[in-house]
Amino acid sequence: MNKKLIFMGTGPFALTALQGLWEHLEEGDTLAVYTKEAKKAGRGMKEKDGCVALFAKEKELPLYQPHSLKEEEAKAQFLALDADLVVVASYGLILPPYVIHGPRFGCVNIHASLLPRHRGAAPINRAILEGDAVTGVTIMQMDEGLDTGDMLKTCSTPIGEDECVGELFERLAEMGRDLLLSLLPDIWAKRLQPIPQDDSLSTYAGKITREDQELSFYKNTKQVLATIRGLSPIPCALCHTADGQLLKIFSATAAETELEGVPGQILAVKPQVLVKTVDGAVALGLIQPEGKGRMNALDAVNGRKLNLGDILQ
RNA sequence: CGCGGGGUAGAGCAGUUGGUAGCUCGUCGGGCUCAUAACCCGGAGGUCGUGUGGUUCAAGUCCCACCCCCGCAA
Repeated sequence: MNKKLIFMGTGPFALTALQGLWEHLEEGDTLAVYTKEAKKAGRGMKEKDGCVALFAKEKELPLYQPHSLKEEEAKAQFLALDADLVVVASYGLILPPYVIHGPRFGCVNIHASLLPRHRGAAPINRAILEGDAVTGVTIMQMDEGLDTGDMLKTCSTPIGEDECVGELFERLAEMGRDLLLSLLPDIWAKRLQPIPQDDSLSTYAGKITREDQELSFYKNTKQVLATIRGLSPIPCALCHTADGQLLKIFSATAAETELEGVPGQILAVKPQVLVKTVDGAVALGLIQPEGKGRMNALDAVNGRKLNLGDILQ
């Protein structure tokens, strides 16, 4: 039986899954791709294709980028594809009922958390930000709610002590891809036992806001480090130097010190740049002053971007 | 034509009203020290993003064009 697949996704997490799907496409199967429309972005505000769109174009897959799936035109287009299964991975658009219930095998979603924990847009960041020891990916049969569908299978992984979201993101993307591919035969055979989510245990992992990015040193070392790791390298933790310049912080480690100061104060610059927290200090690793490239904290000191005694906030 | 910062020794920066380049760190050599990531002395290392461009007696420093990097905002 030839199958008609549709993939819906946007961004690197989705791309990993799409690549896997494409590579394992069986003879005769078709694969169409939906991704968010190219939007004006970046310096100069030029329209730029996302990585999923680029991949689809490169492989000459049918590509659809509706502004919204709720429009009649998008609906007609979708129905005309007569899909057997829709695979969704961080698409970014709400799926109307006709999409969810239209395909013969419905829509399955790859979600980067162990549902029902961290439903929503930023599950990977939130898992680290909240100090979770374990996270994972879930393949679920979508329903009309936000990440509330029945789970088909999960796969978990421990979060490393020093792991930042960049590393975890990549790992989960691969796990999600592999889990989906391994499940595909069972999905076609309808052999899977859907497991309802326990709504009472659900948490919501909302999109990372600017406020989430603001780093406060009026927290303990563990929380400060979790914030930095949970946001690095994208979108990254932010604070401000003594002269009000934006300072991005990509990495830091816990440090022991006897020096005293107010939270955020630079206690030492040699051999490490130590910043006071509520219960200790952190040694800054890779940072980036406004308008500059990424550099080691010590380089920033040499270039006088940071000075002993300055207070970061 | 969204707003803005920047491209100067291996790294991070300074260079005022134009007169062929300095600082911190690193690096190499030497010294001090029980010792050192500390201190002292000395050295190497730069066609100042590109244009065999313009202005000038003279440009890193002014003008023009182009390339590249980055912050904001979306």
